[in-house]
Amino acid sequence: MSNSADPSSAYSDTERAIFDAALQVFAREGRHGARMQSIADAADINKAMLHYYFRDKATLYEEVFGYTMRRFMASFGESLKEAPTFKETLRVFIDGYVEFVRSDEAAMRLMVQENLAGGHLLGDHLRRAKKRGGAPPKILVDTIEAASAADEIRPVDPHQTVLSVVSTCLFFFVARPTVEVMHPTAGDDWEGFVEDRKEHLFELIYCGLAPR
Amino acid sequence: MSNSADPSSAYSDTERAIFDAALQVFAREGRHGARMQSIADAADINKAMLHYYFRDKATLYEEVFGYTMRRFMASFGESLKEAPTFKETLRVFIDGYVEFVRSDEAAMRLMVQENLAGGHLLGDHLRRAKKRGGAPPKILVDTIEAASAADEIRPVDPHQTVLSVVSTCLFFFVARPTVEVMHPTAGDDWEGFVEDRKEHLFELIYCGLAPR
DNA sequence: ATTCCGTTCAACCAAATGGTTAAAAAGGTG
DNA sequence: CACCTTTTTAACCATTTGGTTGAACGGAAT
Repeated sequence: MSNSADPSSAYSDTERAIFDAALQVFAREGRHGARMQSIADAADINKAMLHYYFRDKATLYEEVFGYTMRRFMASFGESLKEAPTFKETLRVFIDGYVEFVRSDEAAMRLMVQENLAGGHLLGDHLRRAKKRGGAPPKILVDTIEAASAADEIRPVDPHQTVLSVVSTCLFFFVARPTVEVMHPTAGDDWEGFVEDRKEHLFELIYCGLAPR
Repeated sequence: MSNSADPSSAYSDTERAIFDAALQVFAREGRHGARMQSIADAADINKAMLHYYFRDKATLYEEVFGYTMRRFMASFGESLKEAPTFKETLRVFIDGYVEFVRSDEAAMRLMVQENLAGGHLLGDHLRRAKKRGGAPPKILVDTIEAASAADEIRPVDPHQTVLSVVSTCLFFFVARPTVEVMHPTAGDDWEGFVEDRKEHLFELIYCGLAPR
């Protein structure tokens, strides 16, 4: 677990407990649905402490969301290891990205919820990150563009392609309750299902991009 | 009033206005975040009317969610028109399903939110529908299985494949605010972007499934 | 006109919720 | 210890929110 611009590193134990509890509760109940009392209970502290460390509910949410967002952005870069061929790069990225989401489903829920709400908080962070140069999917787009130019894959719109990869890696976590009911094995063995899915996704997308 | 079949057909104007308003507000603010006053305002009626037609908030939500869920289930069948080849079937399904979601993003938001919350409401409906035989993706799974058996496509896990198709058709609506910032044209011309995406998705998935 | 009944409304109530406060512990420092 | 700062707590306050009530409105049947 790295810690660049990581709020959790310089915080006290209590602050950390609040932060983690808030992430879980906000992710489960939503920005508005989350109750300060629930967060306090989850952090096993008095409700007043929330206001002592974080001014109010809005501040706490923005802090938690901003931190989550930064990790989510960084995950693109971390999942995209250099590899000799595009084929290998794709495999490693799918594996890395799925693992990232699996390791912190609460963070994923926060991101998706903010998207659903269409709040300006998300837009602000995104535009700031984009202006700052390191737009998250930029590296992925470039990778696909390069592979396309080198005839490793057929000509495709790299932006659309990145979106497709991310969609397939992410959505089954979003719809996990539905998948667990619908899929024959996912309900009994989610971990195994995720492994199968990584393989399926790699094959589907790699074949879908291969030169004809 | 306890007409549990199709709320939209036998309801009065006021009831219908409440229903539509509730769908919009629940979709935007979430199950807990939605305020009865907001719904009343959106329906342009007095707050007391909500409790006159629907007992309380929970009842209203369940009614709205149940109706939305039924439409969502049905959309699979409606999008899956018979076509001579699997290639055509896939094209028509992608087009139909994307159009369905585009025509009612609020419904999609409701479904996704309930998935994120992991509530038992969703699970109950799903299991009931599955038991009742007509499990929604069943028809799609069968179609892919048949195409696979007829060597129209390479051998794949039909469940995984259906999930991939649905993911790619749905997720860009879920993450619409992010896409609008990240994609070069989606922000200025969403409609055009959706059209491009339908084409991209068809090609990606069809190539991904084609026999090798 | 009077009665009747479904509908609509303004005012109201009790509970939940976000947020405050003053004082008590806890912890370090001379 | 005495002094000061930081952390923690319980009780409290103001507002919001879900939900209720009783009266008024309006059309149709008597």
